[in-house]
Amino acid sequence: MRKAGELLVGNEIYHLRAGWACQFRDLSNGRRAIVDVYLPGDVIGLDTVLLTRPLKEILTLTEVTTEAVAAEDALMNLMAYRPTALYVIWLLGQRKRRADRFLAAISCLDARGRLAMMVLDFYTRLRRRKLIAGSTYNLPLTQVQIGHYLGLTVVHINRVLRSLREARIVNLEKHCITILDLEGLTSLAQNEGMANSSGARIGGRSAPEIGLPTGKSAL
Amino acid sequence: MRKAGELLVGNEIYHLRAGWACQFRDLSNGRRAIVDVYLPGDVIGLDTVLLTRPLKEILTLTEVTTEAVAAEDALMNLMAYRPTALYVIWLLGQRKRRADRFLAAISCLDARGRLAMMVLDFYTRLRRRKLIAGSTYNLPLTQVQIGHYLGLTVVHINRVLRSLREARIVNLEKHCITILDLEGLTSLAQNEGMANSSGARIGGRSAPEIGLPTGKSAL
DNA sequence: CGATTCCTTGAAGGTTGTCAACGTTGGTGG
DNA sequence: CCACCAACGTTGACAACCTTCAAGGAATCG
Repeated sequence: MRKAGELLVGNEIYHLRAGWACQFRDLSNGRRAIVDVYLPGDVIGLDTVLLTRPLKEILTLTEVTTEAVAAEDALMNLMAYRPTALYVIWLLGQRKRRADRFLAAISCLDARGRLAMMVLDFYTRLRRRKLIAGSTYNLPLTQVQIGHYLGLTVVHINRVLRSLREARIVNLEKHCITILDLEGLTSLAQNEGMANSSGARIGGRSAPEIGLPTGKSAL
Repeated sequence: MRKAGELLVGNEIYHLRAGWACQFRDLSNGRRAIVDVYLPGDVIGLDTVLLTRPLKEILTLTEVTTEAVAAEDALMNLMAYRPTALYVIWLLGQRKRRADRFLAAISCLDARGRLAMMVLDFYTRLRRRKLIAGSTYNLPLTQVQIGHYLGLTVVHINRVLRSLREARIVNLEKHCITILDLEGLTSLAQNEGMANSSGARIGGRSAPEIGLPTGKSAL
């Protein structure tokens, strides 16, 4: 249980039970890039699990409850339970594919497209986990943080948000975002290949044996 | 052994013995993004290893010799040999960290910075594998492909290359690139955290038991 | 040697960044 | 309770960066 705006550190894997967090990288010129946003149910720290370097550069975006899995234990269990190892491999592959998709969007889309992509991505992820029902959800990122995430400045984020509001596509106020025109949003995001993370080859349960998330949580 | 410009397909993991390849994503608006460039010694197809969907969207950039590892076999071996599973997890984590670093650069740097980053990245990777000695290496990407990789247009790539040549920083001609001012290049690339992929927690050999690369190849 | 792809350059315009200023909100302490 | 402060949001003017469009030259391949 951490407050918003805290740094998560430690040599562990975290299962994010509630709240949002993000992973960032700071460049030596002072700029920051948010490279990942973690939603409730996500697993944090997988990509550094085999490094001695402790987890860092993880920032909570809201109040957060995490369940820490000591990396040592996780490793022990990885050694002991093959399905878990496969599950971790699958998760990491999924993470990499998500990163590729995001990079392609950043590379190819203008500001409106990137914003549309982001809004849709959070929307589908939250919906898949049944954390929202309607077309409105809580978006805790500040506009500065959205800028860091999409590689744009606050000022421009603000302008594009206004233009999307005026076009009756999305409306964001008080960290609460409403999708007014899902079709328009989708066409802005050029949203191909969004549904490509399914098709697991390992049949049956993908439930892990260690403290990693269970059931729907890491879909 | 494939020619340049071919698509690699199949349900396998490939070990790239010689030559360059890349992974791309096409958006529905017709734009293409190259999301990864594979150098000799790299492993291709890891992130889709647990999907039924066959490998695709891998393009050879040069003539290439690959050693295919049937994914089924690879999986069998993953089940049997724990160190291999750990090695795959480490590789995937490394891949993800590389992707994050690249994304941060694309998000934060202008055209000169991105180009500098790319040139340096290939340089250090090739050097680490002792595939080059001096400050010159063969860069098989066309300028169009560099544009797809860095999220810029050919025209602009061309102009920035010229400006870097005029500034005596790098020189590219006939797919052969020479670093004239390593220090200047590094400062352009804002190259923090480049050396963060070391520090493996699993001691001893990281050599795999299956057809995956051995020794220095996947450093 | 024709044809295709790649490279190169100019001019013009659009998207995004920078700078600056002000309004709003929420929290903290007098 | 109010005053203050800090962080966040909003807007305008202008400049920089990058794209688009267009065209011609160079390289490469059958």
